[in-house]
Amino acid sequence: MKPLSSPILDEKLKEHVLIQYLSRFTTVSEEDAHILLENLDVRSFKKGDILLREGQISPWCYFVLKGCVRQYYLVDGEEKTTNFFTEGTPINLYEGFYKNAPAKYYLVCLEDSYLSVGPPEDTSHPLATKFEPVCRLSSQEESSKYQEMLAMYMIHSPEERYLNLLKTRPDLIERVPQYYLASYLGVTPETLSRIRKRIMSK
Amino acid sequence: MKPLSSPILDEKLKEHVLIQYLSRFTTVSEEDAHILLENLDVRSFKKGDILLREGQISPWCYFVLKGCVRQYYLVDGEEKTTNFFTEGTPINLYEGFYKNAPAKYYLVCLEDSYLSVGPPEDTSHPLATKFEPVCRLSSQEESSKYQEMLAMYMIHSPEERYLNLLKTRPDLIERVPQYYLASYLGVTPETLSRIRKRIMSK
DNA sequence: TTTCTTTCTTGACGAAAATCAATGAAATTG
DNA sequence: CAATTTCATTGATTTTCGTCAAGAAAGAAA
Repeated sequence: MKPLSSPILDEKLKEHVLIQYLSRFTTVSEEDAHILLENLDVRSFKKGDILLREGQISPWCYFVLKGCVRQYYLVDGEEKTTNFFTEGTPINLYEGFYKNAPAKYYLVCLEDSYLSVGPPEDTSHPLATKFEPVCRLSSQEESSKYQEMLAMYMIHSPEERYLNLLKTRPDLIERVPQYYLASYLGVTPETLSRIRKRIMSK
Repeated sequence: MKPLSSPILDEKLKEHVLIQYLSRFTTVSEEDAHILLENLDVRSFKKGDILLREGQISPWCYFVLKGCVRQYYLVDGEEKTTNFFTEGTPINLYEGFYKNAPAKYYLVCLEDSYLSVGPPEDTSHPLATKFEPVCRLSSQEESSKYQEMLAMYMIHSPEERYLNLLKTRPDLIERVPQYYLASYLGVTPETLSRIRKRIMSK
């Protein structure tokens, strides 16, 4: 397991991102928020830090408070980027925690990041029962989101996928190196470069 | 809304599929199973029956007891098949129920099917509280499943995706017309035909 | 700054898939 | 059953993308 850096105590940051996220599924009282933040383990990671390697069985779950985490599979020695987790996104390692199965992919910090780290299910937690439905709602939303992402990927051409990314996640195009985006869109860097050129001249 | 046919009372069928599914997430007592099946609304559908049309706001959730439901998007007048739901699979219409948003896709029965139909969240249900964690676990599994499906789709070529389908869901290749499979794999029917030919001669 | 490395762009060529068109096979219907 | 429709295959051609290779641009480090 990777060494984790020292915990962080920037309450404002946590409040803005995590509490705001939970508020989408329930009403979070001042008091609840306080208890939550007290018990939260927030840690800072450096660009390039590896959260998870292929083959590892990780007991951790993450929530991105700040920064960006890239997911990739290693096939024939080549990195295939499949996801970017940014601010306000949960990273659930279902296989590791529930099925005790080794991960098939890597998780790496693309930027210096603040992540909240913890086991997905802490029944001893003072708010565990209250937040059970919140976890369900969050999971349902995640499930629905990924179903739609899959469908959108299946339906569209690489050029359409790039235009889609421009609309839905314009920040990614700014902060992520283009050859990672290319992989994420399912094309080579050369092709993405040409797609961009094609679009510009319109 | 489509007219639903009359309810079914084949207890054995229900037990085999739904209770078995729930047992993956909790221990279901004889008594629980009985209460569940009593309250279950199972309905029969004919091949071609439409469960959901683009633009509809559906309050229903489904669980496939028997048969197959195809999901597709309509783009430029063309059907793009994005999923096949078969025995033991939940069909959650998150957008419709939680976000009150119109569906972007269609759901059609590919075969005569038995589906359990119901709202996803019936708090008055006698087992609602007990099954809250089950719903969460199920959603988490679904979420993880679709994340992996998306990654696998992104990573592999059409030929690899077909070989993958042969391994993971060989039943689909038997029961689903090839031009639907082609769409699902992201290629034209002609290309799938050639992929199969290529594979045969090895 | 200069150098070195990394990332992006461009061109030439080959491979794979889409498209168009025709034919054959299989299923459905009267 | 034949007639019709639907679906699968095959061939010829075009389009798109991948691969290889060479530079250009942009950052990072000395």
